[in-house]
Amino acid sequence: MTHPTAAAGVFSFSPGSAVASKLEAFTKLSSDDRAALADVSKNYRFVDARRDLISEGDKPRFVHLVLDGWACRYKQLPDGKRQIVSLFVPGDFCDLNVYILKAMDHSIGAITRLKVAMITPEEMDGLTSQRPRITQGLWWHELVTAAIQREWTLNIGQRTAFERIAHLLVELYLRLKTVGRTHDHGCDFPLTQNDLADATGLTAVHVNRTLQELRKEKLIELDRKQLRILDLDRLMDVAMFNANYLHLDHEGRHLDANA
Amino acid sequence: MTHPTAAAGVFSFSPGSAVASKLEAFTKLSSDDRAALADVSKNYRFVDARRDLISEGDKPRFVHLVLDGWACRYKQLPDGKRQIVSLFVPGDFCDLNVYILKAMDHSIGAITRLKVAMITPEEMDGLTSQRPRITQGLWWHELVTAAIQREWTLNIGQRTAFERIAHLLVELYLRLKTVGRTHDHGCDFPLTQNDLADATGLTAVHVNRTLQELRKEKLIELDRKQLRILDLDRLMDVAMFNANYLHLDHEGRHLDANA
DNA sequence: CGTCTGGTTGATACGACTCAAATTTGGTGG
DNA sequence: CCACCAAATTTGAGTCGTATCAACCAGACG
Repeated sequence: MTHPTAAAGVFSFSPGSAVASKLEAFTKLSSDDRAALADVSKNYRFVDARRDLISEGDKPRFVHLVLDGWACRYKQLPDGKRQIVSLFVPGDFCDLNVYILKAMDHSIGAITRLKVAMITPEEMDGLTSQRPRITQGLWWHELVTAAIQREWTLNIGQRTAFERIAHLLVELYLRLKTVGRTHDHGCDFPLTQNDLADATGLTAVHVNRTLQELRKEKLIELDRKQLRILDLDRLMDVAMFNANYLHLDHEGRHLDANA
Repeated sequence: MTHPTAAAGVFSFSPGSAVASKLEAFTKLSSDDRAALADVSKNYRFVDARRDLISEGDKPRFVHLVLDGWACRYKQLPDGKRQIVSLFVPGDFCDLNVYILKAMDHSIGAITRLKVAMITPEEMDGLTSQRPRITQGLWWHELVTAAIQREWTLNIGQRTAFERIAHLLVELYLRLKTVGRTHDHGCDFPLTQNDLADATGLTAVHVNRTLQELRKEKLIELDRKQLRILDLDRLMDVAMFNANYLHLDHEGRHLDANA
């Protein structure tokens, strides 16, 4: 069994490896597939931390693919309240097909300095018309993205602050793991407590206290933007975390990469 | 008009009209397009109120299209808490392309008696390969569905109980309006206060009191499953409702239906 | 060094929850 | 058509989780 992708333990990542790793959680890719993904990632730009990649009201023109760094989708209310509705980590596409809409109904902001590919509709068409496995992979990506959004609705609607934050930490840890962005039991975690508050529907003060509880329970360490999961099983347990919504079980592995 | 005993089972609309109305909020359809939608709706079944259409863990085999009645997507937590993560009204597709996944990560339940089309992957392929305008429309549907899910995240995360319920009522009223399911300023509203609670992340008791406030404010009437919006402008205002996320502004109307 | 952002702490307030019971509604069968 | 039962709505009283407000502190940085 050969594993041609950059794997855990490798320190440097070639551009595009995150997407490929991610899609390979669902389906096998051929080297041509991977080359096509790399090709489409060639046109990228950097966005400074805390700047918008695209803002509510803008006309969407590209599909964005996060190559490195973290970003978030957020919506703002007239009374000033802000909700982070999703988070993007390397390998995540922002909005397949958005460019058919007239205007963005939300903004996408960089959490860290961001390296992001700008893919034109034409490039996307090329990808989907010539690479069926990638097309399937993109559909899977869409479905998982939707499932994550639903899980967030559940998270905010039904879980306590403690469970909620625990759940978010597990989700992000697992997502980063599938793109090879974890080391040992830890990962970068660039969200401020304020971001965490906006993502979970809590206040920063309460997030602070809840994180202290998580630390006191010896479930996590979180310091200087570094997260370490001390007891994943127990953390998943208290979060009532059920990984089925991430659909990481290689649904499409029966597809032959060389067909 | 039809008499008020509009009990479950009285369907006064021809099959397929809801979807067509809905997609035409985005793009013009030709009569062939409409015929194709009607064709694909021919294979339907009924589901009793309060029964699952499909349950978490099931292998998805069809795309479901709601022809009449209301349904909901919900997720349940091990501790018994339930979150309704989305609602389906006539004209809504449940899950384009789900069948590429191994197992459902949530359940879909009927709120009322439901008339629902079961569309096979092959039929979907036929639709998308031969009817580009429908394909575009389905993409738009996907994007709007995702936008609604994000708005729910915002709703539950940041709005007060009063704003939250007001927002949900406006959303449903507008969605029903685009498929011709409103009359005057009212519509069927089959959700119980318990459903409303599960959809908004509140308790039934609190929903009850909040509805009373909305009534006292002369914003709505809600009785015997009939909703009447007394002052839509003010209701949208208190809900901080911004309709942009529904993308009802005919983005694709430039597409010629007879091209 | 001062400034700034992010994190921490304490005191207090309130929105929403809980529990429990009463009431109304809707459906069903005698 | 009424009697009955279950489901849904309503009410009241008490509690709790999370918000709010206001300092204060630590590290990063120019």
